[in-house]
Amino acid sequence: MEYDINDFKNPLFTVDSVLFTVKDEQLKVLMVKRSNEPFSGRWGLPGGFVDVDRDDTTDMTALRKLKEKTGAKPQYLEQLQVFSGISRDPRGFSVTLVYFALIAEQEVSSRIDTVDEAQWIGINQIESLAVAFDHKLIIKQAQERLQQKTLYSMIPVYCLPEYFTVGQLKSVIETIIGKTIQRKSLIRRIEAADMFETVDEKVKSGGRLAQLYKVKEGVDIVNFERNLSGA
Amino acid sequence: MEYDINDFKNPLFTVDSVLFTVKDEQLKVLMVKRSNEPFSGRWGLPGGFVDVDRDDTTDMTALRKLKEKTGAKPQYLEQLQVFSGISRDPRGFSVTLVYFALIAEQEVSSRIDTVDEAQWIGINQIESLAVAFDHKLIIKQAQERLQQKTLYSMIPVYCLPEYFTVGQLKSVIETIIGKTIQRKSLIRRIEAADMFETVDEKVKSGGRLAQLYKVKEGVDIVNFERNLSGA
DNA sequence: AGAATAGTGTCTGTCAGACACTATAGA
DNA sequence: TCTATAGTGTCTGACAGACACTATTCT
Repeated sequence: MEYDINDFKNPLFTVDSVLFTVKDEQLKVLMVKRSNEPFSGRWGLPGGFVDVDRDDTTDMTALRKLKEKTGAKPQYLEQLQVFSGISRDPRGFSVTLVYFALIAEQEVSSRIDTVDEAQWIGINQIESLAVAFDHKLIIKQAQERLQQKTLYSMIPVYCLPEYFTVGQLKSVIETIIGKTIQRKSLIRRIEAADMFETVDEKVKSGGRLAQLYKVKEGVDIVNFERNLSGA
Repeated sequence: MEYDINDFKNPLFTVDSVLFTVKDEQLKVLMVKRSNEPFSGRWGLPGGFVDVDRDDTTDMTALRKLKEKTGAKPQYLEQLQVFSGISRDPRGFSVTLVYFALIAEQEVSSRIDTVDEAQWIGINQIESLAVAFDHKLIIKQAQERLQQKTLYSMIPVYCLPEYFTVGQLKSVIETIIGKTIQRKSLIRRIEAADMFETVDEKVKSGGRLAQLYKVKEGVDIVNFERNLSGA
């Protein structure tokens, strides 16, 4: 801010997103097959340049790019981190602002299935995939953040459709953190959070009907003061 | 990443830092008097453009700019968030990556006292100061993050010199979060964290000599699974 | 009836809050 | 001795973990 704008080469600035969902008991990330250089043919995170004529903020850039690939708006979006460096992009010093987003698989599945440019990739398959830039590292960081937040907030509801059961939420949480949790602990938190309301009923595979919940109108995500299952 | 680099106007990209310290029982932020447009004459956060010939990453940009103003390297540095928008800078769409940093007041006081371009400003005086850009909002966000992290980590030690007492740490924590904590709780955490080692002794105003502690070599900041004093 | 899932009751363990009590230094 | 700060002992309370037990629904 202290110098004339033209004194420096402005670094390459892009916005990328790590969009997660849970599908078939697996944590998945939306990846896009690159058709341009650099790294043409490899898989990368959905993203691109800010279009200053259309985007008011970088949030809008992230949402616009995700909409192009999935046709939907993620239920949750927050900044993960900036990744920068002289050597992460062959074109020169580059800066990428990475967002971390969640969506219910149902919101996008039809679209994804018909486009083979964009795919849900299981988090465990990323390791052995041909991935562009430092996106492997970025995905790992995003996964860690998701796991941490899952321990002290109700964030995983944003991987579920509008109406959901305790059983579904429990399953999504367990998939994300990779361990089982106590149903009882989850119910206690659902009540304490005061961010859900009950609706009707719904049948699950064999067994008693499960109560349906939905997120209350206009509530914010609640953070608890204690983590789940440090054990 | 999908288009030619020249298809878009690259937004203005800058790196700023919110450097905190605790001095005289008050949380303070390093502010710089701007001598260039825009907002010449107002106070702003220390920062500037990336110099791609000297900075390998944006972390180095932040450190370089802080060194220019304080002569020292902060003990703690992490990314806070990116702030972007079409209207936050009169020159056009701008993106600022903001870092959040901590330093012991003793490390820089001599330098700051002699430069009147850079000053420690008490967090409560910010509100009534003529501040550039959206830096007031940014500082508020940084303060909230610092307060949150103080509840579940030992981050405030980075506002203290190499050797410190439990009493000093307690005082810094209380200044940051704006409430008192139990000395006993703090001692329990110091022991549980296993990131400090004891040294000699040292006298404090009236009273028994206090044990001196220092951060162990090469340890990382510990995160606890419970917050302090939600009450 | 038996299997499967939903939901409750309740005991235990961990750790922060509270606070009284002891220890030690200076005036 | 009086005061101020350092440090300990220990009880309480909040909340997660564990797990048995009850409630439904389907086959």
